[in-house]
Parts: sequence; C-alpha cells; structure tokens
Amino acid sequence: MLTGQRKTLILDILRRDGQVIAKKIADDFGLSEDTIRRDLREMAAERLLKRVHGGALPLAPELPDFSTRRGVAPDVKRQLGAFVAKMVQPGRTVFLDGGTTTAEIARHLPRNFAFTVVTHSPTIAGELEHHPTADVILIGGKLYKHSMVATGAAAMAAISLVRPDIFFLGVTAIHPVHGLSTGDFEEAAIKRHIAQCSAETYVMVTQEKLDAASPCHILPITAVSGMVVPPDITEASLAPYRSAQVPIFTVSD
Amino acid sequence: MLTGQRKTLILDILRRDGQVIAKKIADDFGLSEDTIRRDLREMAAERLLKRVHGGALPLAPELPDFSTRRGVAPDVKRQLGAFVAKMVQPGRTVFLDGGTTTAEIARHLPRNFAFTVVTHSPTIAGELEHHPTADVILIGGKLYKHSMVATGAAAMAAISLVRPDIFFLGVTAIHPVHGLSTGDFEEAAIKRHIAQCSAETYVMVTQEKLDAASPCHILPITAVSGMVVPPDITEASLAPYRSAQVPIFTVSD
DNA sequence: CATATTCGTGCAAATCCATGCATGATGCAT
DNA sequence: ATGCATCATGCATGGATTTGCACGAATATG
Repeated sequence: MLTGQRKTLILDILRRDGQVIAKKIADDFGLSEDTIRRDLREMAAERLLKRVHGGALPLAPELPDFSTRRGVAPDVKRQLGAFVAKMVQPGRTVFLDGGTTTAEIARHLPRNFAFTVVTHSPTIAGELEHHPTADVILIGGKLYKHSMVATGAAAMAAISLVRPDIFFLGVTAIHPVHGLSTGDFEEAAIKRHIAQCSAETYVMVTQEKLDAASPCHILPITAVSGMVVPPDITEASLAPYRSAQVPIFTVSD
Repeated sequence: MLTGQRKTLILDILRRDGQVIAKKIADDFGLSEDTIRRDLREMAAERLLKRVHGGALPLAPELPDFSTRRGVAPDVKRQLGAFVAKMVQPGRTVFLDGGTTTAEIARHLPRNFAFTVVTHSPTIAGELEHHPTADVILIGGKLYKHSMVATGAAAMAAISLVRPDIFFLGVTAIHPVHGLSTGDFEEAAIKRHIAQCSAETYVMVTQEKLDAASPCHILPITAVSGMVVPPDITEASLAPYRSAQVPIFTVSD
C-alpha cells in the first residue's frame, strides 16, 4: 500500500469517525503501529490532524458542531434557505437533503399552504416538528451519524418509493474539474439515487463549498437541474458550470 | 477511548444536561472515577467548565435552556431513564419508543460498549447523534408530528424487518381496568406491532401515567414482559398489575 | 457532630511513543 | 550487471503518558 493512499484513507476515517486510533488502524491495514504513527506524525506536521495519545483527532472538531447546535447559521446560508424555500409550491413534494444549508430551507418553508417534505435526516424532520402544514415523510435506514442521514439498502429501497418534484441537494465540495462531491461513498450513492427518483434537483452552493479541499466521492453534475448560489459568489468560480450549461439561480430578495 | 474524544463527549453531556456527575460519567464510559476527575480537573484549567463537588457545571449556564430541560425531564424521569439504560447489554438490539421518558433512556445509554438502537422517532435518533458506540437504525414512514414518530404502512413494514431483544415502550396512560393505552389509534397499532416483533417489552411508568385521564386506544398488557416504575409510586396504583402477574421492576441506585 | 461521599496525592501497572538500527525494495549512476 | 543511495517498514529499547487503586484529607448531609 502506498503511503499517500494510506494517508488519504486515514483522513477518510478521521472524517467518518471523528477519531483515529493508531492500534486499530495498524490492525486494519495490516501494518505495524510504528508506520501508522509515522504517518500521523507527518500529517500532524502538515496540519491535517491533531495527534493525541493513542491516535489522532480532527484539528477543529468542535466548531462546526457547536455552531450547528447553537443554530448559528451565517446570514448567507439563511438567505439562501429563505430563497430556496420560496421555490416550494402548494401540493408539491420536496426532498430535503441532510445538512445545515438544507436545515435553513426547512426553517423557511412557507406556512400558509400544504405540501409534503421527504427527508432521510432526523435532524431535518426535527426542524419540521412545529410546521403547521407540512406533511413529513421520514426515510429510514442505518443512521450515518457523521452527517445524520439514513443510509443503506433500507434507505435506498424507501427512496425508490417516492417521486419528489424537487430535490434540494447539499454537497460537501464543488470542484472546477471534478464537479460536485461529498465526503462519503455511501452518502454519495444515496444522493445520486434521490436525484434519480426526483423530477428536478437543485444544488445549494455556498462559498465554502468552492473553497473546500479536494473532492472525494463524485455526484455527476449532469444530474442536476440547477444550482442556487448566493449573490456574493465569484463569477470565476461558476465558470465551469456555466460552460457545462447548468442553470444557475442567484439569490435575490 | 481517546482522551480528547472523552473530553468532547463530556462537553456534549454538559451542554445537553447542564451538569456532569463524575460517578455517572465514569459508569457510562466504563472508566474509573479518577480518570474522569482528572479530565474535569484539566478541563477546568482550560476554562471549559467549572468543577463542583460531585462533578462539574458549565461556566455560564444558559438559563432558558436549563430550565426547559429540567421542566421536560424531572428527576424521576431521569432516574428512570438511567436505570433502564443499564438493562442494555453489549451486542443487543433495543427498540426505543418515542417520548420524553424514552429520550431519557437514550441520554443514559452506556458508552463503553457497542449495541444497536432501533427507533421510529427522529427525536430519539437526534439524541444519539453523539453517542460513540451505538448503531442507530431509523424506522421511516409518515411522520406523526404530535408525538414525532414515523407511522403508516411504511413504518409497519420496516419494523417487521427487525427483531429487537428489548422494546422500551412508552404509553400515555395506564388504567386499572383498561390497562395500557395511548392517545392515537395509529400509534397504538405501531406500538403493538413493535412489541410483537420484539423478544421482550418493558413499559416505562411514571406517576403521571397513572393520574392520566381516560384511556383511548388499548395496548394489551399481556404483551409486556415487565413494567419499570420509580420508587415513589404508590403500591395501590400497581395492585391491578400485580394481580395480572406482570413483573414489576422498581428503580433503585 | 457523625457519617457518607468525594477529592487529591502517591504509586504501580499497562499502554503508548520516539529513537535507533536492521532489512528489503527500488532507483540511479557507473 | 554492480554498487550505492534512498525509502518504507518492522523490531527493540528506554522514556513518557495514562489509568486504576489505596489512603488520608476535605466536603456535603442530616
């Protein structure tokens, strides 16, 4: 196994589990702990993770979690959510992906008419607890705790049974060459499947997605009907998608 | 378990419960109290919390959140949850019903070994977001917002596919003559079905259930393996169940 | 004031880590 | 082809960290 490949896998595990245990990784990879420790030492020097006794942790695990818990959504995200929520029309069925951006959509959904929301995220379902008119369909499955969405065969099967009009898709990163991507293979498969079952798919874009690190698991951008972007985004970042003829909707008030 | 990870979890619990009890944390994590005390000492030095005799408190307790939590989960319910959570053993599969009492179970589940939690409540699933070792299976379906559980044919079908070892059942009322009951017909059907799929079913009882108004939709008490009651409950209230030979477990420390 | 927890310190055992060195594979120049 | 340098890897050793236990002191509770 190549060193670089190993480091990539270690970062994947770190993102997935929120921690890396040297002994366990060494066992999983069939290598000595020394090798893993050397990797961790180098990766700590590259500011990719923080070494601790017994393994390693992400550099700043608390920050995103903390802001999520506090419900502190940046203004841009809130603005985006409010704009996108207006796209929902009476009687329609919308599929809300998991994530903080789509949570903002849930918070801004119209309350003066009825529609149906489908989601595989218990967090999103919780946001809609007090919504007066929305019917909520919860997709079940094995819970992937990192992003709090149901996954696996059960989720795939349940998704197959709905035909949403609109799917509001959240992604981890958007890359000029590789396009849309997310951090987990299973999650990507689910997102692709939801997009296939939905009549239309819109991607929520924020600047941080464009600044994100290298992509991992790809979602074909051909599957999307459009991208929704905040007004402050740079035109240069969007050029690849304009050339790919993806409709782009800019948030306005 | 990594030290950093443990500290993060302690902070999570602190934010969630508004307090940390050293003895309880040590028990949940399967570590000695000394280790937890050392953690608390270090975290106090880092200005992450305030140490007090018996555990720790947040630096700036958030009054509304704290009082809300206290109102929702009185000490009796918390005690009941902690007691019942200890019934979970390594590798087992438990089904957690929706409701505030079962939420207390979720909050007190052991954190030092692996097991599986099945639930049809997104709220319960949310409680387990930061649990380090529990696999969570989410049952999907049409969301019944009043009690925040998935219902309907989809939920019934999904439940049929699991065989939990223990089902922790929450009810709305317990009546001397009519037995267990809940406020919604559909909900009752779901509960009955979960009980049928589970090897054992335990009912969580609090005084308010016994004081509740007339029952509505009946769950046969023959389906339960036992009732778990707090110590302050009156013996007279339990008489009908004693005569029905339902095993009764009284909460103790 | 009496009793039961809880706390802090010291100590021993277990675990984990850093360093140095040996081995084998690979690449490159001769 | 041969020799040398470089690199990745595993092993051994001594040191550092963590953890649990014991015991006396401190604190809460009635």
